[in-house]
Amino acid sequence: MGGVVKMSDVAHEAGVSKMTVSNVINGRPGASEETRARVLAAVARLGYQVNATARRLRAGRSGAIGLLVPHLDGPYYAHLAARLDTLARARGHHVIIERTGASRDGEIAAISPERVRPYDGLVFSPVQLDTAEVSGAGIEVPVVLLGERRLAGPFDHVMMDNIGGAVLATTHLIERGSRRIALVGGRPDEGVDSMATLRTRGYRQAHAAAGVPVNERLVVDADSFTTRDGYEAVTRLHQAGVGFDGVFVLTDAAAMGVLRALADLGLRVPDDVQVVGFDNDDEGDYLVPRLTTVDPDNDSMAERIMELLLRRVDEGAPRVGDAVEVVTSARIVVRESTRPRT
Amino acid sequence: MGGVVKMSDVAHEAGVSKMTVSNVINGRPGASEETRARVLAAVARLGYQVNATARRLRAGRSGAIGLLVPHLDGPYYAHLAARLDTLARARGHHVIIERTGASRDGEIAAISPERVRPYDGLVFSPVQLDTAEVSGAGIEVPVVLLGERRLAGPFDHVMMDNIGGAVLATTHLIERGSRRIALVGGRPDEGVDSMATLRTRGYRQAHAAAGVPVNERLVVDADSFTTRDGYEAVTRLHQAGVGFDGVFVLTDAAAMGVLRALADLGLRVPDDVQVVGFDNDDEGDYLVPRLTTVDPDNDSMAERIMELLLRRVDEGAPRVGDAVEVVTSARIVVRESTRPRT
DNA sequence: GTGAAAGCGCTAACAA
DNA sequence: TTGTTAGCGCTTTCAC
Repeated sequence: MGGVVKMSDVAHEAGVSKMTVSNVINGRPGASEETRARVLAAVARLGYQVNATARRLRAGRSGAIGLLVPHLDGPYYAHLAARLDTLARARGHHVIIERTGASRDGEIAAISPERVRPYDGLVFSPVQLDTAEVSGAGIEVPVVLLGERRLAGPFDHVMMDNIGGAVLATTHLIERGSRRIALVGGRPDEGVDSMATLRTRGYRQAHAAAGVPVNERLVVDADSFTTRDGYEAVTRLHQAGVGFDGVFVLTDAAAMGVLRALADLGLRVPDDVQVVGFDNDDEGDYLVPRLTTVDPDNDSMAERIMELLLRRVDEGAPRVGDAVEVVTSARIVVRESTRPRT
Repeated sequence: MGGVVKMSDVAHEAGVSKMTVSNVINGRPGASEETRARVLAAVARLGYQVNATARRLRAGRSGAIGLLVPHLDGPYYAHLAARLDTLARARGHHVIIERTGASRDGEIAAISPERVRPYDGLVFSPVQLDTAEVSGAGIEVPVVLLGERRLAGPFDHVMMDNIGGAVLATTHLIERGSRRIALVGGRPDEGVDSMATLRTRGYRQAHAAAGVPVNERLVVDADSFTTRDGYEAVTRLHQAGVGFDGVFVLTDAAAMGVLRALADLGLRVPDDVQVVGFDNDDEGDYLVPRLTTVDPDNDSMAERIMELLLRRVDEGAPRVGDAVEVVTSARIVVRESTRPRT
């Protein structure tokens, strides 16, 4: 094994120049069918593989796509990351995951020029920053923003239908008989769109459409939407003596905590309280009871994201005023945590 | 923004040569305190950052560590990946995740020379291949094998205490009164050590030590230890009319399915059946009931893995006959799926 | 203590 | 259709 095979070895073996080998390997035109065959044969015989690092140095690109997510604990982002990486690899790139910790400082640091420089492109799922702040960061690579509807900006934007999904969930609860529906993870609408404020808006829209009033005491925050946060939110609500007969939880992870809290409080699901989550994590189908939830169709989101991003990366990223907004559509998955239609 | 700042720009700004800049930046000796300060000032002023790709080309290394895992669906490997990546970055590398799909072919493909070549080192969690097969693959980079005890081989090996953990779990069930303990995910011991056969061995050892006979009909396979597999295994056991008053499930993911199946069958946990899992996934603390499980101490495993691997990578990987074996120790986390001590 | 030369493996641009 | 030259940004070697 006398060292790694390089392009010049192949060139020598095939009796041509490096350049011709390069052309053949990259499928560029301008090589006779016969030369082409000789080169390919030499490549096979020697087991040659291009040195990606050298190619990158030459191209001035790193081949890395940065994925900036709040965390990786739950299945949501882990699954997204796996999916995006598969798609990226199919096109010669790879995904590097960066965790922002869901904090403002973490996000600001993650999009700083030093941190971003190594990447050819960025997929960013902001939870604290808005579009204006992101565009003010001076990012010089193509960016696809993820997961929320914000004011139009210079970035491509792929989002799930947060409002529509929340309307679906809330309407479902109302139709199945709930009238005092707690919103775990709800946020006041301060003009800034976020996952939480959008889903909160859907919750309100559904109430309005059904003519059911919203009791503001039922709208409770859940910090970072972890299982623990869900658990604590419901426990607090109960301790405060606020009665409810339904819960719309902003994420499935938090819904798992809600279910657990309800069990601890001796409340039966769905008999006493109906519960609907959001995300359609695989786990939901194995909870006791199985969780009714909103499926935001993450797989097609991942495809749209990579498609948009790599298009700009491959085209040398002329960031012009043609930012695209894509909204994927949500549907409800009905399981055991809500009652049969009455 | 006239292009990216490079080392020669810094050299020019500081009035020295590229070489001196390189030396200062890499903390190499042989630069006067004054020159050093001038260079650092220029670096700061210009916001210079080394071009990792060029450095890698020069060094003949990619900076990438391959992490070969069966899948990323559950929290186990996702968490491990996040942890390993954090540790790798702290030392100038990064982790690329490759999924083998837990199949023989998937693993063989993942360790083929073409696939491995881009990596400076490999962390491999094999589920089908044994050490002999891995060493026969002709891998030319340092490798740390993960998670199972196999015959001694040329690779560093970090493993959790599968047997000890299984003994802990099974003994716990016996002590709390179970006598017919189903083993979900159990595998016959065919001489090849794997996560499943080792934990199965611990299950048998604990029975022997307590003088409780094992009923072979209670040892059932669970395919790939997913939630679904756990669900189906228990359902099959029940349909076959095999009675049991305890279940040791080989993974928490599968245990979640077991709990769900038990609920569907009308069996109460822990009153009718006690359940113990393995892995200590975060989810376990929110299931209904909360899952008693074995904690294999994954965080210290991750640290040992990266430490061993990067030591060899940094030293130019002279694969000599000094392979290290590290076993981390397990402990049991007692929650609600088992009864209080009688 | 500092710098000039050479080259890592690849490909754009230009010649032949 | 094929080859030559030059250079991506960095660091090893060796000379000063």
